[in-house]
This record gives sequence, C-alpha cells and structure tokens, in this order.
Amino acid sequence: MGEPIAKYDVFQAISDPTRRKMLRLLADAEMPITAISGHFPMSRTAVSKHLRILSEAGLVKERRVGRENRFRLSAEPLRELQEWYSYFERFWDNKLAALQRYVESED
Amino acid sequence: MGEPIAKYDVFQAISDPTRRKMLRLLADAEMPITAISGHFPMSRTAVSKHLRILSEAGLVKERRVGRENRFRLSAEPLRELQEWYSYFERFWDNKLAALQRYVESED
DNA sequence: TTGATATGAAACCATTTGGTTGTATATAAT
DNA sequence: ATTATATACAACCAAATGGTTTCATATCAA
Repeated sequence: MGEPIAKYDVFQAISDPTRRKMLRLLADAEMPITAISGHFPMSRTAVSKHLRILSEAGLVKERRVGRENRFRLSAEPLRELQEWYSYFERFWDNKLAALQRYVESED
Repeated sequence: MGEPIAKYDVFQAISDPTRRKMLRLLADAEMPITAISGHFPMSRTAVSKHLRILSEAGLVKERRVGRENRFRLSAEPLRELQEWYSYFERFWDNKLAALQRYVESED
C-alpha cells in the first residue's frame, strides 16, 4: 500500500518551541542524542521523544553509528509550511514573494 | 507594563487543521460565529473556542455588530512563521528567496 | 411583549502532550 | 572480563487540548 499515515505532521512538529530549537541546532551539525540533550533543560528521554516526533514528521533523519544514534536536519518537509502560508502573503502585499513563486513555479 | 503574555503563539495556533481551515475561510469574508460554525462538523462552542485561540495569537480580529460577533483574518502574525522558516531556505538552494530577503531588508 | 436568534460561560470528559524515573541492552574502553 | 557509555523501552503523571452539554444573557423581529 501507500505511505503509512504519519502520526505527526509538520505543523504539529514545529508547534513546540523545544523542537524548533532542535531543528536549528541540527541544521549545522549531525549530533547524537546525548550531545543534543546537553542543549536542553530536560531529561535525555524527553529529548529523545521530541526527536521521535520530528522524525515522524520527516524533519530529521537518524543514522546509527556504533552505539550512537546521530540526527541531522531534513528540511524538505518545511516546504509544506511555505505552501500553506504563501496563500496569505497577499495580505501583507509582498510583491517580491509573489514574483518569486511565479518564477519558480514555471517548470 | 508591556504586552500581556499571550497564551497562544502563531505556531501553536496553526498546528490544528481546523484552525488552519478557519483562517482560509476568514481570509475572504468577515463572518459571525454561527456562519463559521456551518463549515465545521462540531458544536458552535467548539468553533468559538478555536476562534478564541486564533484571536489570542492575533490571527483574527473580532467586531461586535448587534448580537453578532464577526471575525475576520488578521494575517500579519504569519510573518513570524515566515521569518522562522526563512532560516531553513538555504537547504534547498532557493536563490530567489535569498534575493527577495536581501532586497526587502534594505530599509 | 413575546419569542427566536447569537453568543457567552461553566462544568465536564477522554485523549494527547510533555515531562519524569527505572530498567534493560548493545557497544566501547580498560 | 569488567566497567562505563549511549540508547531504548515501559510505566507513570500532571496539565493541556479538543470536544461535549447545559444554562444564562443580550439583541432582534413579530
């Protein structure tokens, strides 16, 4: 059959400030859970759960290296976010954004 | 003092699919709660609660007209979403978006 | 004035969310 | 072989979320 229905979509995944910070953190470096955990005032388990949610939304990829589980950003699903809000851009008269979409949509 | 701390931010407000649909609905017309309610398979009270959340996030404005409470979109807070998202645009090599930000940031 | 309409507000409920601690297991280092 | 490290997994918990129903109140229409 098709794709398994993902429990978490992008909108839900980024609704939590901790997870938004995680995405920023993982944008520039691949990191194992313990290292990531050092950046947040919560247990490693809690961090792990957030990463699981981000993973289900496709926003991070994991790779097993020895006993470590290294995570890195996978930004592509964020495009859905852009698609959604682009509908509203006309309300702040963003001419250049409109132009950009127009130019890039001709394929 | 400054602004009262808003309970709901934009990210949380749009994390719910019902609320995202509401914003679309209110983009083109100002509507009272009962009319809005007709578009969703839930009680008027539930709709009202969603509108309250959108209101706290600044995404809708309400105006009392007689016994009606009319809502309309207030898209401006979505800029925050755009700002956040723009950080990640470099990951899909979006030259035009970069150009756009560059041009629009010179004020 | 009497009734219908539009909304607000309170109480309640099940599920989800974001966190915890404790235990188990695989891998790496001494 | 033993110990330390990195993670997973299960159980638990309080608070938030998304919904309901019931009742009160303000306004409009006949």
